[in-house]
Amino acid sequence: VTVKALRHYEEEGLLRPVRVDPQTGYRYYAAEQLVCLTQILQLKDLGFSLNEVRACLDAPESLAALLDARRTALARALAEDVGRLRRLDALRHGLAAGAPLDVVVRMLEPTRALTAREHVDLASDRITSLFETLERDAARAKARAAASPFLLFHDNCLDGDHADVEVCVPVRPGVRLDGVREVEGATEAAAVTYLGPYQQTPSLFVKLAAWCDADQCTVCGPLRETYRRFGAGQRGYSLPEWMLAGPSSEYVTELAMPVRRVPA
Amino acid sequence: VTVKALRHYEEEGLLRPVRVDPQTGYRYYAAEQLVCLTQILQLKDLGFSLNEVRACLDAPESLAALLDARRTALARALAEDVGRLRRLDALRHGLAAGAPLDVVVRMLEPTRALTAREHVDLASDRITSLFETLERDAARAKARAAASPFLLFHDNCLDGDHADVEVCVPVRPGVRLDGVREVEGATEAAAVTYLGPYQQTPSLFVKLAAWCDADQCTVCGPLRETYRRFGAGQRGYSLPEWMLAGPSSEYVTELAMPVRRVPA
DNA sequence: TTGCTCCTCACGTCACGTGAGGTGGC
DNA sequence: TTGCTCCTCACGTCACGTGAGGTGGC
Repeated sequence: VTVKALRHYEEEGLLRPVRVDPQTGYRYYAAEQLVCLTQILQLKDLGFSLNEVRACLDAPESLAALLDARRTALARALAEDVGRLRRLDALRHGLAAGAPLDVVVRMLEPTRALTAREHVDLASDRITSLFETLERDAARAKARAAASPFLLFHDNCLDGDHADVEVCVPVRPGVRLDGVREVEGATEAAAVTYLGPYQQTPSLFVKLAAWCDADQCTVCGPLRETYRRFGAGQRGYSLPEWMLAGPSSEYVTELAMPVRRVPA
Repeated sequence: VTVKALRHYEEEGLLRPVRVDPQTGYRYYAAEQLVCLTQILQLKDLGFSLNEVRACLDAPESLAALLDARRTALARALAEDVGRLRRLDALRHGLAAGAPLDVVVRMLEPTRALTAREHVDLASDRITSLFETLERDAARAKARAAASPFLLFHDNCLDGDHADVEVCVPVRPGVRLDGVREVEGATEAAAVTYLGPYQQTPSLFVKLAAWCDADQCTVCGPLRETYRRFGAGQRGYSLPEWMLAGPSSEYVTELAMPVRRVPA
């Protein structure tokens, strides 16, 4: 422990010197205080803040509860770090395989959404009209959450002219409405964000698939296409301005593919 | 992302708005900047600081090295957290078993020390004279490190009147000298610090052993008795004042027992 | 007009680290 | 006397959060 740390503990009222020379201001500590100091250092090492350390020492009867709380927090932090490490490895492997930086590994939050699943003709405007309908329904029920709408490709295939898709419009948590479900998230997903019209989706899908291949990843969920900025009819509903784009050259779209690292 | 975060990224030169209205000061961002923002957020989530994020974006060619460095750091942090969690559990179990707070779970650093191992009569002053000899030897070689001397009980038994002990005087790292060795540390050790003469050691040893029993721990190394404040002859050597105590009632001693949690 | 978002300071957070400038004991 | 440790301010760290007080667009 440094002098500065001891001074700090004194300021925080954790460890007062037994004597402070009024002449020189020198702090003197008693041998017994080593016991207290050791406790402070131990609790600090377990991840407690100095305030929490004070709580532990002041109220030993609630120590058990504080330890349990700390344990929970530590376990969660640890789990998050494990996820971080995996995402880092995924990125690193993709990089080694020559993937461009614009493929990003991130988490997908689980989202409550009003959805409609259908086998659609990709050449038609069926998807658009489904979105218009759901937006209107969500607006009527005052359930719309301020998050981007998205599309799930349940067969993870964009080669044909038809696909099994699910149109999703986020709603506020707790909303109960017919057609609302909890769309699963993913701890890791390979993602690309692109600018411009939707024609790029199929080629980017191929790029993502190649990335996963090179990276020893397996796809473990439906491809998710999130519309960050897009064009909307806004008949019977209205969206915040940050979601909207004028010409399709200004659309911003994210393709995300949930993956799992294959254990090597 | 909050506005404040965007402002912060601008100050840090990570993400400049395409246009700032000179009248109102309003910041305007282009749709393409979402790509850059996503990268920033991803790297930040992987644990990079904003400075490191800038380095990653400015010099993509060194990204691989930066990722590797991050991976190493993350893995180490993770391992430390695992240790923390185990120590926390050990403390929690000890507490549930009614152990007093003064039994503390901590790490023992591995230490380079000048040592002498011998089967001694505990009633004699053989241990004291061994310490005097080693202190003198260490001082003569100008090798003494500023750390407390300690004693290892290799048979982990204090019942009899004899014991297999190793007297240890810390030396500076890198010192090569006959009798110097690297004394192993421990990731977890149950420890008590006590005040006063050495007669208390046996009863505290029993207490520690009971603690370990209650806590489903097995002893996995020699008991270590560290002399934090003690009396010394200082003939042929001298010690810093913080190590020294006058009467034996002011001695400060720590007993530490390396333990391993038995997997439940 | 009301409510909302944006703006610019400027200070707070957390556990100390790091000088700046000065002093007492060996 | 030199070198060392202690002292007291006071500011820095890191990534923003949080008001305080004010303004422009709907």
